[in-house]
Amino acid sequence: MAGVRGLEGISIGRLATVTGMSKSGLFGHFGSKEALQRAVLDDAVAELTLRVLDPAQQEARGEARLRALFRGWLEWGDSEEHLGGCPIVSASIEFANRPGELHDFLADYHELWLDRIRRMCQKAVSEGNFHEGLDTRQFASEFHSIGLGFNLARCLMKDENALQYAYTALDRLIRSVKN
Amino acid sequence: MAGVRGLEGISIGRLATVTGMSKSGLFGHFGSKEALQRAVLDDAVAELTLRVLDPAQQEARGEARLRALFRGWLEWGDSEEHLGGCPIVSASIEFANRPGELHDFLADYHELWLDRIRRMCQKAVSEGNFHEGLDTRQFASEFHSIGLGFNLARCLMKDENALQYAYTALDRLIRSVKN
DNA sequence: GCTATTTTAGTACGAACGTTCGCATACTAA
DNA sequence: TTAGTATGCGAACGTTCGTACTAAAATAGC
Repeated sequence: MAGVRGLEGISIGRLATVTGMSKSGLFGHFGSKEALQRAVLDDAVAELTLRVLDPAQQEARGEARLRALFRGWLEWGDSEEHLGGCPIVSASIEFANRPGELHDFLADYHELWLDRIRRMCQKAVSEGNFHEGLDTRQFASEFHSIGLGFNLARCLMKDENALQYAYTALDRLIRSVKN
Repeated sequence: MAGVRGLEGISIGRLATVTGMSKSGLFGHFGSKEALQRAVLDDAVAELTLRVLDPAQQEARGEARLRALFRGWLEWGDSEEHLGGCPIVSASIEFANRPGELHDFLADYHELWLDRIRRMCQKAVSEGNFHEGLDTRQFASEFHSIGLGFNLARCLMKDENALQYAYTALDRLIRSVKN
């Protein structure tokens, strides 16, 4: 529901119908719509961790782990259960300019995400994959941007080549920071 | 209004209050909410053309024009009247997975936009700025992705360095395709 | 088997939603 | 002067929204 209409597009009434519950019965579990939206986000984050982050951590640190994270994220956002691409990205744009708990949560998570990439990149430097003195924040920003581009191209335009563009872009990025 | 709450977050009632009109009086000008949303989009596109595209066309074709387009788009989306960053990007994600006139319009416009970048890039090739045999679609995809990254970083996290990251990324992209 | 707690349903609320209708006013063209 | 066309208003429509309150049913622990 959130994937198609956004977090704000979730309707408690329709959600109750779909789940076969009463509106109040379902509502009682959350107490407010914002709490429900937050629960949806929490679930998305948990799934992202389980399906993307944890598997990537299994890979050898450095470049390999970065590539695994990249591939995992792209495939996760492109999977069939996610009609709207990465749900966290969608929500981030939806709440980018609205004050409140959800905005703060998303902003914090984004910072965390970028920092995770940055630290992986830093490891790639210390492993000798990437050259010394590399601006890791810059790398993280570009790394993430490629994913955002894929996300939009895939969802909005159903671009078949989007995945290819993304991988090529990553290759170019990595090649430019290699030793 | 659309910048903060999204196109779907536009409320005819509140819009009427803000403009000092009656709800029905304002509604009469559009006939439906979808038509109003479409009018907002048309206005955004017209403004983008006037403030970003046309000025860029004044620059010498090739690399200079691409840089001007890039700078223009970033500054336009980052300007004070756009609380939500580039309104077309926000709307694109909002309607990425919903069928309807708005989705089709946005998908078409995005294709048009990418194609415009691609053709500018092609000119940069024929001008001798960029090397022969360059994959111009790939270039357009990466060019656009950098802008998307900036858009999110700036809106969601108020990242002061986002502009710097974007320009650095563009420099690196252009350097990698130069003759 | 009884009690305490959680979970669900029923009902209702006030507000806001997009939309319709009829009527008034103002400008335009003949 | 008149007919026609925009334009705007006020009131109301039916619907859906999130939320509150109360009571019944299910569950868990003893």
